[in-house]
Amino acid sequence: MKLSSRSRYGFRAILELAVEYGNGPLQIKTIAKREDISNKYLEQLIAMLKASGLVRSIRGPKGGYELTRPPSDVKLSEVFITLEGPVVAVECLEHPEYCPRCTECVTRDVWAKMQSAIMGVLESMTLQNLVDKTKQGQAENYQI
Amino acid sequence: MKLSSRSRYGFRAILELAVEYGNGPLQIKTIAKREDISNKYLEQLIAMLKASGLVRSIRGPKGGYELTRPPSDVKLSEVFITLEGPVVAVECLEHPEYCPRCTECVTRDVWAKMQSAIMGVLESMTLQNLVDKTKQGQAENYQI
DNA sequence: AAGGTAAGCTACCAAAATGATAGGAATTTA
DNA sequence: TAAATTCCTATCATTTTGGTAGCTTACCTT
Repeated sequence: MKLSSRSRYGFRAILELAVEYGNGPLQIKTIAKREDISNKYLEQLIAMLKASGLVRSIRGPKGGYELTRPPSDVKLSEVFITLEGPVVAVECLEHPEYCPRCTECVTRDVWAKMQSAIMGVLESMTLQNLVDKTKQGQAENYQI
Repeated sequence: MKLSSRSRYGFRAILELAVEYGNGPLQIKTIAKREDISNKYLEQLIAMLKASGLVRSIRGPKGGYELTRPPSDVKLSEVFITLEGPVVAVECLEHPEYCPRCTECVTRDVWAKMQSAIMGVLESMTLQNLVDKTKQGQAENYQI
């Protein structure tokens, strides 16, 4: 079970937007350059973030993207689900009618536990937490 | 992030072996029929379990497969990793040298937390736990 | 009004992973 | 020796992933 680069890139991109929140829109090419991601690929990832409403766009010159809500208001679970889809999707978790077998239902409990463990982590953190850590890390670098 | 049918089928298969532990080998076709999985596909999944040492085979007539260790001795994490590969594999978790960017390192913490949350669940349960639940469920059905 | 700048949309594509299917070889029991 | 069973390898269709390309639309500046 590995993380797709969609999530890895997407998280880095939205974190750039979070760090820059309040300073006006950030352009794709800026993010792409900072994070070393293909311009056009990033465009598609950000389109996902926009479609889910996490991000808003401004077209034309001086345009770009910005968060629609303050970073402290965006849980990582929202970002994750936008990019990666439902966490540990097992059909029988949502549609138990697909689960006639007894043994299967036992494994189902395992997947349910896994799911809530993951969601626990992602629900407990916001973009602001990541911004803080980022700035803290940079400050430490200054001291050295 | 969805679970592959490899894991779903594989877990159900090894759980059959766990339930039957001590009663002699169980054949592929038996498991396949019970769990309604393609014979040939299941063969490959069990091959993975065998390759990892969780399961042993007996060839020829009256042959089949059995757990190499008692179910109480098999953590679900072992089964999962065998079938699904390393949990939440992000290269930079094992090889931090791939992680030059500062923002990336912050997201890295998120993946690390996710990983240990998942492992926490899978390390805390054994096949025996699932066997117990299965039998418990069956007993309840008898009462009705 | 015009030109340039950026987002938006859609199609396309290559490579890898997934979920199988198939057939024959090797081994063991009876 | 014959039958049963695992073992091994190849093949294959479909989906996902990761990415490229090109044209369209909106908007700001001059």
